[in-house]
Amino acid sequence: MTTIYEALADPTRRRILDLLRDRPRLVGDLADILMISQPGVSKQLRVLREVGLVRVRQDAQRRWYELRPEPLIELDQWLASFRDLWESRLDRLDAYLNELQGKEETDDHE
Amino acid sequence: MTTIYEALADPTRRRILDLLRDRPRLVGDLADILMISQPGVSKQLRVLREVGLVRVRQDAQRRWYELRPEPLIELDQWLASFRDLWESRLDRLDAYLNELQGKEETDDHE
DNA sequence: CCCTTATATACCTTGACAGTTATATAACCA
DNA sequence: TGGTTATATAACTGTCAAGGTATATAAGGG
Repeated sequence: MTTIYEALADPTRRRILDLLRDRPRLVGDLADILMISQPGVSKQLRVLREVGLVRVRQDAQRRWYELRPEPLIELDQWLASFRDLWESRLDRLDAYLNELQGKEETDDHE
Repeated sequence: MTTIYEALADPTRRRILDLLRDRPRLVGDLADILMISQPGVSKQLRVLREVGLVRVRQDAQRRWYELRPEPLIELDQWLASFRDLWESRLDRLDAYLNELQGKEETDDHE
């Protein structure tokens, strides 16, 4: 079973979602844009379909894939349980940004 | 390089974040709760540290791991670019929930 | 100074998965 | 109906990562 979190982990799938945010697309068009094979795209679309993030509308031989944002609500709710924390730190945002700048040396934070 | 999306893809890491949301924890305590080996936990904490989602406070031999929610802001911003879409469909939320209920047969949505 | 506690690192095994090529499916078209 | 278009599926390959065990590191405690 695939969760929405795993679905969003892959950068190609995120790019697909970004593309579908504007308008529905055909499989072949996505393959052209993403520069990967058509079966490669079909496979990622399958994952996105399984978690409900896209739906297909058939049109002759063509399949228009379109976004279904509803499953993102679950992610949004999970995020909400942390939102208080970072919002309560908004006054320290400057410190955070300064820290980011001074952290080119190492991967670790703090 | 690891992104925050990949960091959140693993259920163990999400459980760790959920646990750290309440209060800082020791590595060993996390291992007990998660029922995986101590090195297993250390490894996941390393990933979380690399993306900046946790930080460590040393206390003698102990390491208190605590949450750093700031990197979640990036995810929140990405989500925001879709939020309009699902909010504009809130009037169709009933239909969505009904659909969810009637969809135990298949993984595909629509 | 050992011994214990707490954690990190090295190394290994196993499973999953992204992308590929080849092929099946299916619908349109001339 | 035979070819072409559009997509899906199968099978394969290489990579990566999660978790395990064994071991190193490091700090206290007696």
